[in-house]
Amino acid sequence: MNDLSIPDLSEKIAIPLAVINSSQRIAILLAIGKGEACVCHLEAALGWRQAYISQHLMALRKADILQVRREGRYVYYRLKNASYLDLILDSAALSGLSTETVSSVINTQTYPACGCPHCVPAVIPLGTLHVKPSP
Amino acid sequence: MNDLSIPDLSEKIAIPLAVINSSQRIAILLAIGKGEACVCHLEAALGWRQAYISQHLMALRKADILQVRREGRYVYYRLKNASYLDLILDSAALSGLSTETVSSVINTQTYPACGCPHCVPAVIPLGTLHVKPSP
DNA sequence: ACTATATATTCAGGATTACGAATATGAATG
DNA sequence: CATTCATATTCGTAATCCTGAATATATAGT
Repeated sequence: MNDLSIPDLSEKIAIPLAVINSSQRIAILLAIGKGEACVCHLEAALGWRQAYISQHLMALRKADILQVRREGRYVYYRLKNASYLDLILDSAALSGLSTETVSSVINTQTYPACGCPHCVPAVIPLGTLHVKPSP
Repeated sequence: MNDLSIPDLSEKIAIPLAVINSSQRIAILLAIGKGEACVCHLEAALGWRQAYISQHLMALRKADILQVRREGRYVYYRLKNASYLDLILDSAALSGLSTETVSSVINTQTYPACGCPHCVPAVIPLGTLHVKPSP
């Protein structure tokens, strides 16, 4: 029985909350959801500059809550622990947002504006089909 | 169906998290727990200066997550919504603390060092009992 | 090797926040 | 009504964080 004082305990408790405490970081975690996302995907989903997103990703990686996987030139991010989404959902509930509203956004899978293999899995450019080229 | 963008949603979600995101505020909420606490109680429980505690209480009140009740010279604080404790427990779990560890601290009720009527409900000073005074 | 694309890093200014010191308010008690 | 005890507020500064600009790295294709 480790008799921690309330302030000591609270300091530990605050760590995960501190990482999440930023609407930008929450947005990134929601956009990643339970799946994977590359940076270009996040650019499309959030409408932010790439460098800006990378900075936040760096913070999340530093806090050890994201897993990174490289595949060719793409880098895919995934939550190490899906419980962070629960934390976010709890907070959403406290600000009066229904779980539905939030999870509908979590489940967004593909973005036409994102060109990564995940979003455009098997696009066959029209030109490569044997169609008569317009003159 | 209000089609909020992820960034817009996230901004709303971040509000409760922002209030909680401070080990000091977490400590105060834990010390209050599901019951009530006066400032002197929090002083005893946390070992901080009174003015410092009051500042944080002000922030929590401003964020509308605390209820205030005056009783004589004492002011008692109570959580408006106990779900904030759930949020804290979730975060505790994410940093590897058992729910038990945390809730054992939440339930702390009285502090000998705190002189408020809640902590020392019915102390009868020895001198007032009709006992022969020592010479 | 050179180029293009995807992602990462560094840095600096501005805004926000934490915390302490000092002080004010407000209720109760003599 | 003056004093005491409980709590609240104001203010200044140091520290932190957000965010943008510029730039670097790393991989793929030519």
